[in-house]
Amino acid sequence: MKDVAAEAGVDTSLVSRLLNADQTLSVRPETEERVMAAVRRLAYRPNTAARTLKTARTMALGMVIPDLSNVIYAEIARGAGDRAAAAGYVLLISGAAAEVRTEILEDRVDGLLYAVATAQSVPDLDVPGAPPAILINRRGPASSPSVVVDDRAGVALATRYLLSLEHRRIAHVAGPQDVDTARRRRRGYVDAMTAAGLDVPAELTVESTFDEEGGAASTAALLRVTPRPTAIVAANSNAAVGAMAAVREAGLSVPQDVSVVGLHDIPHASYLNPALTTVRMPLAEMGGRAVDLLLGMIAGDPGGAVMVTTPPELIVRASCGPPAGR
Amino acid sequence: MKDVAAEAGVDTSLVSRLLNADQTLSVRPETEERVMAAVRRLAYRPNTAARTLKTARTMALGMVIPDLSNVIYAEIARGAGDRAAAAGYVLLISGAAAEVRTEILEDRVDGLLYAVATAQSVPDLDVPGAPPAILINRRGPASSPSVVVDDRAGVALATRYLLSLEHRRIAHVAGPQDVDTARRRRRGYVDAMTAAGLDVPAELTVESTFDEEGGAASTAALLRVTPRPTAIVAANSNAAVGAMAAVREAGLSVPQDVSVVGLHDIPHASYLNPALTTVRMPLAEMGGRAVDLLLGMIAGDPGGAVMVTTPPELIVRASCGPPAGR
DNA sequence: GGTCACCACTCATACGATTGACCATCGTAT
DNA sequence: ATACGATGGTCAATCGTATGAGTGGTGACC
Repeated sequence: MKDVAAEAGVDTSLVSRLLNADQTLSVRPETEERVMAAVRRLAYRPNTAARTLKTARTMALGMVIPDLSNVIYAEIARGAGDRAAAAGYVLLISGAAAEVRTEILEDRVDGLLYAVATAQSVPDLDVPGAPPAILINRRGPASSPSVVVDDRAGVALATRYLLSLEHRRIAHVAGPQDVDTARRRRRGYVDAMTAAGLDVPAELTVESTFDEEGGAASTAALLRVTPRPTAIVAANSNAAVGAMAAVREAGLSVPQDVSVVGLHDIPHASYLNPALTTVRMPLAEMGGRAVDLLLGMIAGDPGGAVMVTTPPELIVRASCGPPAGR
Repeated sequence: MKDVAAEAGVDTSLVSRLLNADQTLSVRPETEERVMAAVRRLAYRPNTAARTLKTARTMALGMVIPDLSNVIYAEIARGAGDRAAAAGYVLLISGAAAEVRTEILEDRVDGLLYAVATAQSVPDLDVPGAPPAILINRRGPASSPSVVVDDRAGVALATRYLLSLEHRRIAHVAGPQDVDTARRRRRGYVDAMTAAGLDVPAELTVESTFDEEGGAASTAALLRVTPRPTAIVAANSNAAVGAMAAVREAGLSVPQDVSVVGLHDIPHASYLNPALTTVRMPLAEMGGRAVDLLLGMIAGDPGGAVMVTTPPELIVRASCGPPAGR
């Protein structure tokens, strides 16, 4: 900036105010043009570290995604990244959860988004020296700030679809019940079942992890129940993929013997065999809302627990059909 | 730091040297202990921006992944992140390729890793003011620094496997041929075919994109060729997923009518129907080597084109079998 | 003709660390 | 008694930007 100022024959403070569009500044057009010309000629770009040091703001947000191989975070991150960019922030993603790295992230960003779905320990939000942080796709203890989608409605929609196909023995491959997201999904299943006047036998709900392996194992167990369930609503689509594999493994077929529906419309879904019927959740919007909330907190708002209520959407493909007897 | 120094009754410079383990410093054990106690009591953590401003080093590396939903980048990023952490660096991932965001990233990191697989324009490495940058999983023009795996050997391995099953009419769903990675994969296919004494009819190679949709479309075209190919080696596993879908779409089955093998062992592979036979490439190692190369360049090395030659590994599952007539 | 309000800028300090240069004290060898 | 090299620190400048507080000049107004 010193070079630019010298080149334009002005003080650095003028350059600074000009570049930051200081409202209280009045400057002659010709001077402004001279400065801008110097900026261009020298290809000047402000030094982020110096600016951050002075203003105590990094203009960056951090997003912690322990499991980068879970594709739903790609969509959440897309929504978050776009919204952040619109507000003049960069979104920096960290693939690792290790606390040490989070600490290193903390003073490079003005706020943190934790995208942690599994049952790992909830990060400590509201640490004294640390920037504001919120949970995404998950709720924490008490009133810690968070943004989620309406998982309950999503799973209820999936379940109602199976009910509309005249299934009655519908099982649920539930997620880990120490995670609030998984509990809300289970509640959606129970809601839809009881609303249809059915009771919900305990043996038709199995707790599982959120991955293919868990979905497969739980489904294998469910298939040994008699009478056998005719349909399965899985807590997420990875588990649904595992569920379909387990059905085949048992010598049965989807959807003739067992229908399967998954939550989250992953890119692979339509290429599976059979193509997986899913419920699409507003994930990108959740990412965007999370950024909104976080920016608010950076500005001093208290920050609460937000739920994105954009209605889930059923994507009908080939993995569901009427139950065998019909 | 000023507070710590005051608390311990020493100068800030002593605190700084102590925390940075300055070798030229000699200090009384009791003084050191007093300083460290103050550091702990005040929960002091150095200010990254100030340190960066002074030292002109951020101790962070950036990785640009335009397509976060492609799971192979998760493994590459894992390898890169671990290696970076071991060297005391943080790995910051950016999901967007937009040049503007890259520029914003540039002065927050000491070096950049570009993980761009598709045919989009090659980023300008070696920009004057910018930190060193390298391509990952792709080569650029001339001798721009890059790290790749031995794609040629990987596809050759896949092709040889099909040959060993006595396939002769083996088709190749190739990636976009303006991307060097896709060209090297095609060469691996040609290598294996000619080494087996077969010629490589032009109509059995179709150029495609790296995604399911492209794989499906190309495969549909291949299945109309007469005589029909009995096996397909796909340029990557997403395309292979599309290929399997297209085979079913044509009323044929995998592997009875057509065998399919994919490159990269994606997590879903073993849960597909049929489970997809793949070739596992050393992706995490590639990420690690990329960080090594980049750190070298940051230290002043010239940086060349590296190929990770760790042998690819064939993961046999259920998507390949002997050709129909056998 | 003096005061006042702009206008168009400049001055100087601070942000929080790092680091080369310097300094006081002390034991020891000559 | 003096010089000398360690030992155990301190001083002060600097990194690049932001910003509150000036400052000289000009025109308007009474």
